[in-house]
This record gives sequence, structure tokens and C-alpha cells, in this order.
Amino acid sequence: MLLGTHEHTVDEKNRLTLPARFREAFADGVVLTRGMDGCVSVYTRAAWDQLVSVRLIELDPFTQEARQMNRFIYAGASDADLDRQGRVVLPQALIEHAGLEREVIVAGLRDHLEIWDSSAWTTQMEEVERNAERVAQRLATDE
Amino acid sequence: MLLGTHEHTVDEKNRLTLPARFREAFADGVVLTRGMDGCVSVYTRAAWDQLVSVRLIELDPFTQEARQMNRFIYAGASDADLDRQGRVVLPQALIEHAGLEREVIVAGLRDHLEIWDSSAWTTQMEEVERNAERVAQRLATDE
DNA sequence: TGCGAAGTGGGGGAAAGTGGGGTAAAGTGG
DNA sequence: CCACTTTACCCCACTTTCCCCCACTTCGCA
Repeated sequence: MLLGTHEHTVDEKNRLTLPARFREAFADGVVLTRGMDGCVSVYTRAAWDQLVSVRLIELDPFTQEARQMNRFIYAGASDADLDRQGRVVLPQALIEHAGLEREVIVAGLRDHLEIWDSSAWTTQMEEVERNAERVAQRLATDE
Repeated sequence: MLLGTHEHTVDEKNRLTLPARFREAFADGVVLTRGMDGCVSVYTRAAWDQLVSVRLIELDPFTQEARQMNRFIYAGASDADLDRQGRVVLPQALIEHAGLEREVIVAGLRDHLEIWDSSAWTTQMEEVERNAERVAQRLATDE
């Protein structure tokens, strides 16, 4: 299971080293996509196949919303392999999408990773902390 | 079953020795998470898998609240193993979350542990004692 | 009071992270 | 079609951090 936050850097060649503890999960390739809320999502091959088959395939291509969603997800995605140092090259488009500077955060979210610009992550965490206890309370009472 | 409170110390390398009587339960790994009310929660692998599968997996990632909740839980968590002295390294982020200084309290709560800064624990206990009888009364009459 | 187990501290070694250079391949222009 | 430019990928090397192991201290029990 992918957990925790790790501070890493994107070098001048747009390479990002994945934390060593995550690499095993990405041994057979990574899929990079535009993430929600201003990040880059990193899926294992297996998790990506899962995501595609259960959530997206069923979108009705006769609706404009579905077509736009498909363009957002698929056309923005990119698959790659890790180099021998466990690094992945980030496409320029995704770097711009997430506003990545040199200092980034790699966060584990169970079945995928998210890559955030360091300062954007701080902002996001502040918002999350404001909401977390309230949301947790509601999850508890929904039962 | 995990019971009792124990005074321990976090050393300069952010290591915390778990009380010897608890170690057997954590033989196949520990999962550290941000706890509620300002502590660090420590789950056994089994308890964590249980928690994840019954409470969190069903959150719909297409809502922003669910994404934020997932970030709070998973990105704030960390899995590790104990070293041969029965110690676990606390990530800096969790130490800050709980405001841990050198002196900490390790409390057993049936299926998990909580780690509190010593002074925060004292405050919490005072509040608990003020409320315990009243809450027990209310829980009883709600049934 | 002595022995054993539990808790704490520190040092060494291996692995992880980062940067840079070289080579091959792909693309473009003549 | 060939040559030159440019990009991308791979490998090597250095630095730093983390983790493991050893040793000492303290506490508790006999």
C-alpha cells in the first residue's frame, strides 16, 4: 500500500526520483496523468487498468461532458518506465499543469501517488486540516 | 488487547521504543497515522487493513471532499517495521502534527496505540475526567 | 545485592538521491 | 539520401541520509 509524503526534487532534465519504497509497485511501468486539484497522478499499471475499466469506460461518448472527461484523462496521460535509478521523466505539459518547481512532494494515496509542487501542497494540507475532523465526524454519523 | 499508559522518550533520531508488552502485536509491521485531537495513532497491520477496507475504500474519488480525506489519511500515514530494539522511527510530519517533544505517552486503546506529547496528554486527561461520567450517562440513556 | 530484561544513545556501513556526461537515435534540412 | 543538429536515455560517480547493530545504563525482580 502506498503511504506517506516524501520531499523530492525535479532536476533540470525534468527527472523525478520516486521514493525507493514505492518502486516495487511500479516495476512494470508508470502512468502519469493530470491529477485533480492541481497535481500529477501516478498510477501503477494495474491501478490504471482498474481505473480505466471501472470508471471511465462506461462514460457515454454521446455526451459532451464524457468526451471532455476522456480528453482530460487520456490525452493528458503518459506511460513510461523507470530508469535504473528509479526515476521517471515528467512531460512538460504535466509539469505546467501542476505548476511544479524544483521542490516537490510525492504523496502515497493507497493505490496511486500524487506529485505536488511543494508550496501548493502546503496550501492543500492547510485546507485539508481545516476540513478533516468535520468530514470524519460526518463519515461517522452517516453510518 | 492493548491497554495502559506508558511514559517513553523520543530520541534525537526521532525513534520511539514501544513498550515491550506491545511488541508482539506489531511483529508484522506498524502503521502510523495522524490521530484525532492531536495525537499519533499506531495500528497493527491487521487493524489498519480492517480500518481501510471498511471505512475508507468506499469514498468516491470524484468528490473533492473524499480526495482531501484520502490525502489526510493516506499521505499522513506511514508504514514501517520495528528495529531489533523494538523501536519505530516517527516521521517529522507526524511529530509536528502531534507537537511531540522528548517526553511522550504511549497509550493502549484496545486495537491501536496513541502517542501523545506528555503535557498534551495531561490536558486531555483532565478534560476526559471532567466529561467521562457525563458522557457515560448520555451514552447509556441513548441506547 | 546481583542478574536479567527493558530502554536509550551513538557510530559505522549500505543504500537512496542527485547531478553530470557521453552515446545513440530520431528528426530536420539541404 | 546523407549529414548535421538536437533530444532523450543510459550509465557512472558523489553526497547524504537513513537504518542497523553494538554497547551502556537503568529499572525491576528475585
